[in-house]
Amino acid sequence: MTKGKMLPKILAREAGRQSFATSVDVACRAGVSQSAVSLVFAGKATGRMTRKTQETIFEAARELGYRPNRAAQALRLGSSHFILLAVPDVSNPYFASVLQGAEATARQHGYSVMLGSIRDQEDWQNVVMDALSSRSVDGFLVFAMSPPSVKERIAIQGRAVLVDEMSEELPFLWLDIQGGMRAAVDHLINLGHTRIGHLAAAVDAETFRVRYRAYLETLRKAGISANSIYQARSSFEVTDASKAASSILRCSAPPSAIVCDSDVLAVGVYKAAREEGLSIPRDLSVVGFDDSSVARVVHPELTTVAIPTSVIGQRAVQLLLSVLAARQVPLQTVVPLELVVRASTAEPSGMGAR
Amino acid sequence: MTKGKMLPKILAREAGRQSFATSVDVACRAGVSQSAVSLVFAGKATGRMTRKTQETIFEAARELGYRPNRAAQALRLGSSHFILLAVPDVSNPYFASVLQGAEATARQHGYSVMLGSIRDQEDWQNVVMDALSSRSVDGFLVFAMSPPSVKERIAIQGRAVLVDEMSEELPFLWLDIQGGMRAAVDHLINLGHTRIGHLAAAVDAETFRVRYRAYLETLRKAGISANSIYQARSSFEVTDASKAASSILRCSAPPSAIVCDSDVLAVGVYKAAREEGLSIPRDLSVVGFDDSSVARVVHPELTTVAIPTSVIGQRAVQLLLSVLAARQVPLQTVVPLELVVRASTAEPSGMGAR
DNA sequence: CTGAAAGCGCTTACAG
DNA sequence: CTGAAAGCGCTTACAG
Repeated sequence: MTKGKMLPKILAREAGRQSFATSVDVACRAGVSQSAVSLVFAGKATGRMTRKTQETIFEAARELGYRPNRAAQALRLGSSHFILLAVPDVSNPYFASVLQGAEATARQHGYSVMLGSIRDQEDWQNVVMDALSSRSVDGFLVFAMSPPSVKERIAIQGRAVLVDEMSEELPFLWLDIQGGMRAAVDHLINLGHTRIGHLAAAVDAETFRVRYRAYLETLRKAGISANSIYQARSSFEVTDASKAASSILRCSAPPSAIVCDSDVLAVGVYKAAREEGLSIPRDLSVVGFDDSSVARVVHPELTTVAIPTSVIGQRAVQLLLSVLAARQVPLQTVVPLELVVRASTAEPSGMGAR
Repeated sequence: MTKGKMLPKILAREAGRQSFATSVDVACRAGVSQSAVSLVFAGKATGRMTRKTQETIFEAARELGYRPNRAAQALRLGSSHFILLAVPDVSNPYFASVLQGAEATARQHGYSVMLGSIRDQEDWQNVVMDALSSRSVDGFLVFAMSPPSVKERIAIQGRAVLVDEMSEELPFLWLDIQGGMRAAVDHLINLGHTRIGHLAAAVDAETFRVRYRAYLETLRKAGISANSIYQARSSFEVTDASKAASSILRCSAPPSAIVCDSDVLAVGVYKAAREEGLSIPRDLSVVGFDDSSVARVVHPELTTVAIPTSVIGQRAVQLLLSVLAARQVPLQTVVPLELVVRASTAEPSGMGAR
């Protein structure tokens, strides 16, 4: 048996669970001290070492597939370069799209993102407070819904940014929900509608309270009195939304238009309209909120207030990184929203609408 | 100025950036050695320390809000208890829902999930290989699309599980796409359809090749000859899908049913049918694939092959944890799919269909 | 311009 | 039953 024949097997065995190169390995190979390797990787070598030495080190590192051990860096520096995205529901397309932008921006800045579902108070403890006290992450991006208590806000102060939720303690990214809803209602008023309904989300969050107030206020400014018969609340379940919409549409002088707190709720209105034999937009105009993927799926395509999700993810991460760098940031940053007019809104039919 | 008046300000200042308790702090407070604290938190204290001592330690830890420093643990143990979910597109509702299940399962087992978008080969290098060599994560869950090259598969061997992608080197979770597509086509055949079209996803991935093959094979087994005029390919853009569907529907003897590779593609068929003046399911039956949120949004509600996304996230994490624990796992694990019959399929109208 | 050394906070084998 | 000590891999102030 020749030596050549043995080789492959031995190699295969050794390849099984290779251990990873450390800065010491790189130093050996490059013929320098371990600290020289660290210095080069920290970008603090210029003016302290020859160009040639630096190149030799990088070359050796490349050959060994070396990258600094993150855990060792984190321990030494007290910073992990991880941020946690706390979201209520990853499977919600709105959040998913925000995550996308956040991940890309974080990566550009050398940060990695961790994901945590926060549904209730217990999750706050198990996910956020735990990550904080175990030093797993440097900072938090909180997409509220089940918002933090004051105690938690104080604990994460200086390490967190809230999205779509107000706070006295923490910087927050505020979506101009009010402006968006105003644009939606004004659009309907300009088309000639006066009987304008509102299908609200049955969720106890500031963002939805703002939508309702903006709806009322815009009507008032136009001299239209709000009618509580035209208002209903629903969960995000389509069947539930459909029932709520039916209750509005069945009244004696039904509205000629309905604004919804979310696109999903608008889907319920579509279903209800079909059951009542109403054609959209001829008999009923509908406006959604979010511009999520469903807006272009329904027929006719939905007029809706667009939330620029990927911009939000990006801006939120930028804000957070500023906060972590202890830079001065404004308490409130506003992201404007825009109405996207599609095929679900039109002038009210006949003068019966007046 | 009294001392009492000064106090609040000083406290406020000190609360600014508190440093965190370490095991030494806990040991001091509990009056034991640092190693005793470690032992208790590692769950290795029973039989080595009195119950009372253990309780004293936990009490002290609770008072100080102590949790072991993750970076220090990771450095010492060589394991971070992080896993990376590599997905092509977080904003795709299918993946978002899988993430949900994966996060929950990982957390139950003491792992946290990191998120990485993998769109191209460069991302493989920057995200996956980087995480590997910097020891950031223990393992990888790869939701393919831009699948790893052989070199990468070997690098992550023993630390990774693939989803919906085959491999010789890595354990993989295989969805019974074939069975799902067969059920879809058989359902149409049983209803009496013989002219059955297929709208394929224009994505070069094994999962879609399998769908196409299963479509052809099921027709063949039923003695129906496939007709290439009834077949088209499209991206996931609705307008694109709609055009592709129109091309099928405009032929001289159009199909009475169309199976789609995804629910989003089915939306395109709905749009095209509407333009051609065809009513679903009277003039045309449509079957989707995924059972994503859109399936219940369109009208009539879509018959579709359901992919149990949260189960997949859960199973994939379980598999990965077994792999990481160096337990024996089967190379292939199959998840069955089920057809969900809703309102978009019916018997073909008249005998013109035969 | 380069190297030796301390120390981040933990786990665990070992000595008492 | 408990404590002192080594060492994981890195960064950085310091000495040469």
